[in-house]
Amino acid sequence: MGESFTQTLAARFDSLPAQLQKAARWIEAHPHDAALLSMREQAGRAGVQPATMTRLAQALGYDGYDTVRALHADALRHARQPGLVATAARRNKLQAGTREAAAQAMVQHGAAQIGALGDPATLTALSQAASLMAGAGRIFCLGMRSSHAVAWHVWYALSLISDRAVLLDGVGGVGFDALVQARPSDVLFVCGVAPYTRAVVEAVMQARAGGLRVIALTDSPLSPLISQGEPALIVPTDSASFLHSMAPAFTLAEILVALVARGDDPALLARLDGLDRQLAAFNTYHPSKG
Amino acid sequence: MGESFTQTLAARFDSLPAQLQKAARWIEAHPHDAALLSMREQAGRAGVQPATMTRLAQALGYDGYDTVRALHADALRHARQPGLVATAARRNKLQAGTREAAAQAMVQHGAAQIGALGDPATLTALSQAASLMAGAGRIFCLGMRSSHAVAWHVWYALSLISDRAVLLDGVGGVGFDALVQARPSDVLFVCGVAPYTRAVVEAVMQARAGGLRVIALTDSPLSPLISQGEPALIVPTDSASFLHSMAPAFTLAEILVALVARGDDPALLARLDGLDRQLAAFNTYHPSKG
DNA sequence: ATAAGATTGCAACAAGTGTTTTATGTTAGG
DNA sequence: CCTAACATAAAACACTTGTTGCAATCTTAT
Repeated sequence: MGESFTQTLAARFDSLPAQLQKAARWIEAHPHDAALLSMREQAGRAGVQPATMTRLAQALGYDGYDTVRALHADALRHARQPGLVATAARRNKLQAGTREAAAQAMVQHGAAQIGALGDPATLTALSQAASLMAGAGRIFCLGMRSSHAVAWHVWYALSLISDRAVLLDGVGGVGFDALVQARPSDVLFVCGVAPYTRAVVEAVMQARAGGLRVIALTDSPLSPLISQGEPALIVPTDSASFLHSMAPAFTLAEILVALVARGDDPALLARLDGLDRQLAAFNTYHPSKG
Repeated sequence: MGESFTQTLAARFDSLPAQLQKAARWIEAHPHDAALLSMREQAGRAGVQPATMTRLAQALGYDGYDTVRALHADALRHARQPGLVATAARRNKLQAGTREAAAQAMVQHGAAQIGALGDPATLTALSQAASLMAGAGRIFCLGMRSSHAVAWHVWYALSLISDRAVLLDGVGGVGFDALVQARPSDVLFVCGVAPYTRAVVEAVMQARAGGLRVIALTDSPLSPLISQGEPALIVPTDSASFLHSMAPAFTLAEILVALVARGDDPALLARLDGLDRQLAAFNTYHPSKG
């Protein structure tokens, strides 16, 4: 992208005839509409003949008006995460194509993804999920393949603060048999992204049939893991790499557990303290402890 | 706004035929494109007949596809420049102390933590670690307790793109015996944060003694897991909750793997493709695949 | 196994698109 | 005042768009 539309326009604006200037002014004032509306519609709103838009595009050196619109569409697409990311990119400029540059791009993308989790819908779902977990009997944790790390981590964190967490991994070929003993007061935390593992989807259906509440952490509002009326945590999984990213899911899961823990009683800290002692007694930790 | 497109869709999604679901999934995954591209173009990208898009719109009760696109266009217009974090906090003013507010604070904190990973030192370490991994024979992955999810995920992702990954979990009480068979061309990826698990520290020492290169992902430059002259990935673990956060570590680990994969040969995509086929053959995935 | 129904792919359609051509008006210099 | 030279408007053009009707195909229940 050698030059932005605005720059190109500014360079030649003064030498344009009156009608073209009128059209150009409107485009500058309504860049969103320039991307989203048809040329004729734009011409109408700008108070200009349709042909004028085409002529403007050509006068600026573009093939036609479609090019102009594509420019504005790209801007709409990419002008996403302004703060954080844009400034970081400006700060340390790396040669494109190097591994450092790629790494930096991924870091920025990741930060933007996490930041986007702050939208109201996600926060509400988090809150609901947390209260559901807090009031639950047992909490079953399920996730396979790329989602396994997330499910495992949730189980582990929960097991630090309570004894109600049950991990549903398939170790030993036992499948998810523990689910059959679940009671309606229990909840199932399930994490899964497309392509959805069949066994997980079936386990969710089984849990639902058994009357369990289900908290789904997944990648789309249309995920088969989501149960109507239950909290659904939706995270992005897109990545610069071809491996989709589970980092947003992991982060959200961690926040969820933190929320659950927050609501818990003061006996919790004592419990964690006791755990530390116990582990120290078993010589689990290396002495150079922070 | 009576109902958002997503809500309308979610309500009837299950009762839609396969092709309409496929189209709907694509739209949900690419809301920007849904606003900016022509229907035929969208159909092509979604792998669906043009008519299907129209039918979907009508099945959801809209007049036609233009209505659907207008909905997404509006969303694109209004969800404009949120300064991501700062303005998001301003926009939805939450009462301090509520669960939503706490969640939002954690999200913002998390985004900042991830963004901070873009500093030059970390990027350099990432690059070194990636080239080390790329040139390695086998890659042992080690991490226990809260670091286990990270180690597991790295192992899993690596095992998707090569057959050189070995997970060192202690399942079955076998300890880390696999390490004794390691050769100097192998590398050890280890993740661990304070308080450092004794067994992990000892395994690192053993690996170092055996001539292995060691990539450490840890929480401090003073961590006992770091070997002199080896790449060290330092991540923050502080959290609003008392449970320390592993999300930055997880994110960085994922980027590391992506970098390793990036450098790999073109045979990689073929390999992943083959994997997909294999899993499909074994009926691993739920049919509603993206 | 078969029929009724739903779903899908294909091709044709009218409407709308961006562009180009043609006609009309406007302005400046001889 | 005329007439080039230019700017604007209008109309015609080729093309793409979103939609719909119909036949082929796949489900599903009898």
